This record gives sequence, C-alpha cells and structure tokens, in this order.
Amino acid sequence: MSASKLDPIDRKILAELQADGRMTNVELAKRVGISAPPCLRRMRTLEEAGFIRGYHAQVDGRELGFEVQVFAMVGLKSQAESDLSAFEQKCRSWPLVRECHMLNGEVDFILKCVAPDLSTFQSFLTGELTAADNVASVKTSLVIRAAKEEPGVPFEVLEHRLSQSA
Amino acid sequence: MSASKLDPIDRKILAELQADGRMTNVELAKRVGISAPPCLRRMRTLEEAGFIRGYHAQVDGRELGFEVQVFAMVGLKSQAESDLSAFEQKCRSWPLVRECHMLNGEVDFILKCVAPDLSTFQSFLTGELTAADNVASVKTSLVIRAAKEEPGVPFEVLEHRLSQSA
DNA sequence: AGTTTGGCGAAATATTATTGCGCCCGTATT
DNA sequence: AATACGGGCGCAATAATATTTCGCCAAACT
Repeated sequence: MSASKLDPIDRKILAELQADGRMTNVELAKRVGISAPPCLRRMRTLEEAGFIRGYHAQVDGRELGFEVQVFAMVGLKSQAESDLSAFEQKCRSWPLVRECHMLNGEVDFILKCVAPDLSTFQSFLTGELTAADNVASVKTSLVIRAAKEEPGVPFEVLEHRLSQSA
Repeated sequence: MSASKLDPIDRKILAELQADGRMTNVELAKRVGISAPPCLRRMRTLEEAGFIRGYHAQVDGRELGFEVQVFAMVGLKSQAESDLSAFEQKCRSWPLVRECHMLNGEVDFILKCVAPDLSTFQSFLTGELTAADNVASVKTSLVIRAAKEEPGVPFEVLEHRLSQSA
C-alpha cells in the first residue's frame, strides 16, 4: 500500500491522530465525517501499512529532571558501511542518545542526547562517546531552549501539494 | 507539583504511556499494579501537571512522500532577545520546520526540516530561510538515514539515578 | 486516641470499541 | 443494457473500557 492509495479521509485520520493520539475512535469518526466502524477499520489499515508507526505520550523531560539536552556532531574515522552500522548500534544501546541521524557532508552523524545534568553528560561524552571505537571527532552544543517541537508531518503542505498536482 | 512528588507507580505510568500512548487504562492499570480508577486519576493528574504534554501518533513521513529531511544550522546577525524571538516566531510559522532549538556556541539555532523533495526544500532554503531578516548564515545537512528515533525520556536512567540517591 | 487527609478499589453507569450484516455504488462481464 | 462482483459504508447488537460514586483503610497530625 503506497501513499497514493490514501484518500482525503485517510489523510485526515493521520492528521488528527498526529495531533491527538488518544482521541477516541468515535470522536475521530465524527471529525473525519464517517461512522465509527469504517473509521476504525481505516485506522487499523493505516497502522498495519506502516503509515502509523506507533503512539506515544510526549513526556516532559525537564519536568522529570532531564535538564540537559545536547546535539552532538560526530565524525568517524572510517565510513565503511560496517563501521557506520557498528556506530549506529552503539547509539541504540546508549540511553542518553535519543536520536541518531546519519548525515551527508563533513559530519557523519548528529545525535540528540539528554541527561539529568551536565556532569552526567560530560562523563558520557568523554567516557563513552568520544572513547568509542572509530570516533574521530565530536562537537557538542547545548540546547538553550526549544522554540518548536512538532515532530511529524506538515499535513497542510501535503494537502496543498496534492491539490496542486490535481 | 514537582518531579519529586512522583512515586514509582507514576513513573511507570509515564514510561508505559511513552512506549504506547494508546494503551487502554485497564491494561495500563494491570501493568503498573493498581486498579483502573486510581490509575486513571493518576494519569489525569500527570497530564494536568504537565508531565505529559500530549499524545501523538508517530506518522511515517517518508511513506507519505516527505522524502527529504534536513538539519539546518543557523547563525543570526543579532542575538538580542527580541531578534532571537522574532526568528523563533518565523520558525513556528514555517511548516517545513518541525523543530527549532536555540544552541550555545557559534551556531545560534538548529532546525530539523522536512520536505517532499529536494527542490521544495531548496526553494524554502533560498526563498525563506536564508532570505529571512537577521539570518547571517545557514549550513544544511541532508539526513541519509535515521538509526534511532526515540524522542522522550530514558526511564531506565531515571530509575537508576533514583535508586542511587536513595 | 480522635481526626483529617489521601489514595485505593468494588460496584454501578456511561462511553467506546468491535463485530456482524445488509445496502449501495462503481466496475467488470456477458 | 442487464447482471454479477468487490469494496466500503453505516445500522444495530455485543463486548470492553472509561468514568463516577462511595465506603474503607492507613499514615500524618493534634
């Protein structure tokens, strides 16, 4: 099932669930303009087709004591696929690393990290990250504040695009 | 209400809902070891206290045709607070910008952007971002692939920490 | 010891989710 | 053009969940 098979109702469902992942199916059905049973069927289909990867509560890290958020730019010594994979695997095993993206350009990876405090992060940085095999360079930047945090898809753009190509 | 007021059950609730935001309250209650009514009360309390900022379906952007993901490092000409705020406001108004973080160091902001294709991103980059008032420099890096995407809180670290300080 | 406070959980009720099924519409077939 | 599918909708019935109500227990106060 590809994106082209989605009709406007499917996209509305995705948009609504992205905005409120705990919305009841009844409410969702009302909003997208169909009755509950077909709405639930569509939802399940979208989940199984992989358009919806999961549902998550957005937990406030700072409230929970994770005061420090850091972006780390990592360069490796070797960019052989096996070495890249090995590094990615390490990242998956580090709890403080929440995101790991491979980039083009001079920097090989960008990591988004969290930590309860600076010293925890520092010891991770020097003891784990910088010390890891194949890591050539690490540049870090502390997050001062987040002005926008809306991971996901800009459905407005998607709809606009589709109306153009029609 | 501060983090210190959370007991192990509250933290378990947060951890479970972060992992599966659509879990039923009945299932959640079973997992955290209390009955449904108090579980629901705790959940509401955690929401109202801001520990839970919201619930979101994780929608697969690539499946929906957003093939391009980019990190943009932005430097401004002026770092006066009013200028910083103005830039943040612009970011909030740009649908292609999904995240905007203010950083310390030489780069002022890092943006995570998405786009349906490279040319859409390019025109945003040249027509909007680089062209915006007060923007001095923009460096972009395409995301080749994402190795880890688990925004949120590493509860394992939190629990470990609390058991230490006990 | 009596009282207040906070939180639990059984039970009742209100909502939701889910299933089963017949209907309608667009398309293919003869 | 008439007939048979196939897909998807929604009503109606049933199963699960959510939510409220209320009495009980235990720890903290006085």
